[in-house]
Amino acid sequence: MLGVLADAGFSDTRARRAVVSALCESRTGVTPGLLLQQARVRHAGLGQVTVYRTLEILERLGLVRKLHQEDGCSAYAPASSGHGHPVICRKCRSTVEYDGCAIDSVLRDVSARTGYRVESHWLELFGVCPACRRNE
Amino acid sequence: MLGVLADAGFSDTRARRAVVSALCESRTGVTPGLLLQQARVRHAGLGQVTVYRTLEILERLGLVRKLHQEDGCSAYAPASSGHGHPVICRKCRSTVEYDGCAIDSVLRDVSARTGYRVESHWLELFGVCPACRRNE
DNA sequence: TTACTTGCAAAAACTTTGCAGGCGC
DNA sequence: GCGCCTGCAAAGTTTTTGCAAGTAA
Repeated sequence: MLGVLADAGFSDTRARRAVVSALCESRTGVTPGLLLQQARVRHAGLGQVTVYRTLEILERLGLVRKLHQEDGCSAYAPASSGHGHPVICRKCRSTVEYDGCAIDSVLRDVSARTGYRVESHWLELFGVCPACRRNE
Repeated sequence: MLGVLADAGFSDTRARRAVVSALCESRTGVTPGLLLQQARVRHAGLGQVTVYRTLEILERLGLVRKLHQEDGCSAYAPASSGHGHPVICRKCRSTVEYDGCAIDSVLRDVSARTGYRVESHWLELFGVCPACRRNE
């Protein structure tokens, strides 16, 4: 992810490395506040503002995606590919991406029923991850 | 919508009528701030806090749904039925609901590929409404 | 060196809470 | 009349902005 940043013309700084590492190590979505805490383990002097600014860059480059959850819409998770949808465990919050978007038939149905020409969509899935299922 | 409020044990007050009317008349999603402006046409003394509190009730009763858009996640739109998905015009912002959720096959695919047991989902669609298509 | 980055502090925006008075029933 | 409801004011939270100092290239 740092490589992509460099390719896009952004400097390789200690602050950004700390944010990116913390983000990638987290198996769940992280809010800017939590990300600050976790990234400070690597770079004690890190400021909240830099976290916001780094997230903004990463989002613009498509490297992270915002998660929208019951308790807020400010969490971010790494985005594996151009088009994907987060699948979130409601027990442990672990988050993975679903890429094989087999949703075309749904889009056609929406178009047919509403008259809207559908150009994009946003899908998020909630459930229970394999590990949590084993502990049920 | 006011009837449902009464049935659920809430008083029929002037403030709530103003909020509900303004919400129903709007063909797009409305934020709490905008809703205050529009509802004050009917009830000049209305306060922002009451708008928040009314929206909270309506959401709990399933009468309104939150919209998540590029520019924020605090807009609300009337919810037609138990399970539906908003379809939003990116030009005029007009918003309708798509109810015929033909998405089961997608959910099965997600389950198969990620191992997560999918229990619920959240889908939002963006495109161009019939009226805006005619003006293109 | 030069331009991009950073972190602090302050401001702004948004949402929630406490409370005395008002209103529906 | 009782208890729910309201609006103001204040507090809390989150995010953005301005700016001087620091750092990558």
